[in-house]
Amino acid sequence: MLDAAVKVFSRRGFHAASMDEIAEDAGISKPMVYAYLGTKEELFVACLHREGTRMMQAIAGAAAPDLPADERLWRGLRAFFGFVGAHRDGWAVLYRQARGEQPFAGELATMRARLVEVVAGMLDHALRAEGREIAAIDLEVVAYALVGATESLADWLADHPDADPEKTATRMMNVAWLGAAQLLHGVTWRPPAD
Amino acid sequence: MLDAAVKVFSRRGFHAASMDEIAEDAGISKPMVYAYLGTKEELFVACLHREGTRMMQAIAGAAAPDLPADERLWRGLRAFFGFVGAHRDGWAVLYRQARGEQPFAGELATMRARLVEVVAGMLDHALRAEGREIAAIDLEVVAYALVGATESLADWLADHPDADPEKTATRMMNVAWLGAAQLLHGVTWRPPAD
Amino acid sequence: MLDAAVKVFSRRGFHAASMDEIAEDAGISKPMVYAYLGTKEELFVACLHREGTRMMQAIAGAAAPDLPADERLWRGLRAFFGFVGAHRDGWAVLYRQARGEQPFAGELATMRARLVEVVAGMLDHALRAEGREIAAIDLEVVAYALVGATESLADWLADHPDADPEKTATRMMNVAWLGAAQLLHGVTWRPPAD
Amino acid sequence: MLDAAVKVFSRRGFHAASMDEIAEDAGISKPMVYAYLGTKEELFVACLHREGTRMMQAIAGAAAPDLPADERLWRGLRAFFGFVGAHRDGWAVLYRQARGEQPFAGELATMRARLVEVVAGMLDHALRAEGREIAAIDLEVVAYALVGATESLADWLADHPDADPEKTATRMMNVAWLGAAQLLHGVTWRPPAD
DNA sequence: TATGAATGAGCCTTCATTCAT
DNA sequence: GATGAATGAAGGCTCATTCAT
Repeated sequence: MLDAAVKVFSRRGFHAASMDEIAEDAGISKPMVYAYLGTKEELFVACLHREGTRMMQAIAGAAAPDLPADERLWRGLRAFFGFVGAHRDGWAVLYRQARGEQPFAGELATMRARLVEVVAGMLDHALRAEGREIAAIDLEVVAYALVGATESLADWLADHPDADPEKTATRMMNVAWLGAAQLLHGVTWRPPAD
Repeated sequence: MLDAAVKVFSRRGFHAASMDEIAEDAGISKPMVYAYLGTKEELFVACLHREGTRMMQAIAGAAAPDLPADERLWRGLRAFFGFVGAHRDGWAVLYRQARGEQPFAGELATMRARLVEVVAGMLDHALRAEGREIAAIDLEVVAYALVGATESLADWLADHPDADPEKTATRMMNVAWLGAAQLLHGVTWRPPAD
Repeated sequence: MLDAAVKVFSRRGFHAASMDEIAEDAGISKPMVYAYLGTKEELFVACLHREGTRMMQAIAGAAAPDLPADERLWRGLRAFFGFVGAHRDGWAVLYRQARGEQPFAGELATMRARLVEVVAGMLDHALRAEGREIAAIDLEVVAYALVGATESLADWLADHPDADPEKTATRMMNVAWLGAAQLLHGVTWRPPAD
Repeated sequence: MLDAAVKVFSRRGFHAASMDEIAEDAGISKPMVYAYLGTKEELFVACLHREGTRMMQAIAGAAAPDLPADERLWRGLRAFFGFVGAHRDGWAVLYRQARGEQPFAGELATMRARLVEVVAGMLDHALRAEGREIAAIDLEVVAYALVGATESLADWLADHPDADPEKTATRMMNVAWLGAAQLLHGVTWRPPAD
């Protein structure tokens, strides 16, 4: 039943989507939508939740925690872009909506935070394996940047129906891993003395 | 006068913002808003345009084309995060809005395309200086990822009022440049044979 | 439910009538008006249509085609003025509105054209019975004039609540039939040689 | 200066005409329009007044009171249709507007009443010359019908840019005079006994 | 005097949301 | 339990009308 909601939200955007259309598309009457899923906002959150959970599961299922870091990252990225590629007009557009509407900023921030945490955890794990360590905040920000870059490529993928998810994952891996690998080996960049 | 519009659009989002509130916030009456800036959509586009132009100028003014690539990138990033830091609830949120609302996707895509082009140009320039070359589409995607990571950190900066723009720029530079530098020297990552 | 709309349109005129007033007058809420009858323009057209149809039916029902021409004309006129007398603030004022507002000129022209056609047909029929014939355009214009005179008396009737519809019909018959009868017998008027 | 107002009212209709457009078309600023001619309604009345007066003068100038009745009627009609033909989009449309908008019904009724009075006077004069007489109210209604027929043909003329005013006047004269002449000679029509 | 600039008021229209059946 | 019917509330936009210059 959420399927109808996801479809309509994707096609129209949050505000332009009307409860009428969602109900009709779901084949039930509007009061039922309210009875089962509450307010329009709650409905959207529910959609977001389900899609987010599915995505996280896809990633988690692919990137087993006992693999080496680069392998985990690669599998995770591949799963992620695969998921987005398969739900182009589903998740990606829904996600884009959520970024803009304040009521959902929190929900989205939570989802992203989970991703960031995972990525940061990977980096941290790899660092410690090399006997190195960097400040938690730096770790978080770098992870945040990587997640941001990934989302950005997901947008790009959603906008290019003919693009290949796997190849996109490879490109992202190039950007992410080469930089991360440097960081892992202690190479850092410092601002010039001005 | 656009200031009021930017403020309200930032606080409420495009749809939730009412022309009434914008007018009141600007200290003028609604018909004046229409007289000066036209439709709500046109008003939003005007905001987007002004903020975008200002940002591009800030970046272009800082990153002179005759500097070495890393220097340009660093200065550009510093200017960018400085700008976002100074217009937290202005630009960043405006930008977030524009990503979500279909009517403005085009306007925004144009702005981002300019940024991507600049970054891609920088990378290409540096590559050629090393006698190397990569496919245009790869260049574009990598640039796209870097821009995405940067936007993502900008979001993070906008959400953390106490964070330091310059430090954020440094972090971004670490991620971007270390990875880019590797690419520039011919190091690439390849997916395992599965 | 159209009744309320007809009443308000009559009292205020098309533009001055507000959907609020129509809804209140109908004892329902505004969204219902939109749900049932659509746009203000569509609502007006619906009023026009219903009143027009009723009137045409009243006339057609009274003036059977197999009667002699003068009998048909008389019965038609009597039915017409009877109808207008019974719907004074309904049809007559509605009709006056429609004449003025461009969007409805077409709708009205169609109705009037049907009337003109009927009248012209009657005249033509009577002429042929006398073995005579006149140019189609002359027939049309004469019919047009008769219809105009009739509408004009309808206005007069609508403005004089105490006047008797039947008597008004008799007067119109005097003007119309005496002139028409002359024409039917070949008497025509020619402009002086100047 | 009224010219601009007449032009705009004709082209757009009363409500659709904006004071802005009128002012601009007149080449002066809006406050001047208000200073010279007051409210939009007053302005429209002024237009109506001027056009009406001009028309009455055209008719009065042509139909000298000392002519025989048929001659007067003919000349009056010719002058009238000539005037309408020369001011097609001016007077006719203005007139049509006035019929629909209640605030002007009074003004228009006055103008029409003057015409009716003139026509009724002519008929009465001719009747008395024949030593006959009919009730004032009957006279008025017949005159009203003739005026109505005439207005109706004026509308027709305004809608047919290629039609010839003089010919239209002749047609009207046929309808009006043949019927009127009968009345003048005591021929009347009576409703059948049912 | 003439005007640019400003506004109060209101209208059409649309939805998210809920009773009464 | 399910729905058709109904609505409160609000929003974008326009325009006749008037100050302050």
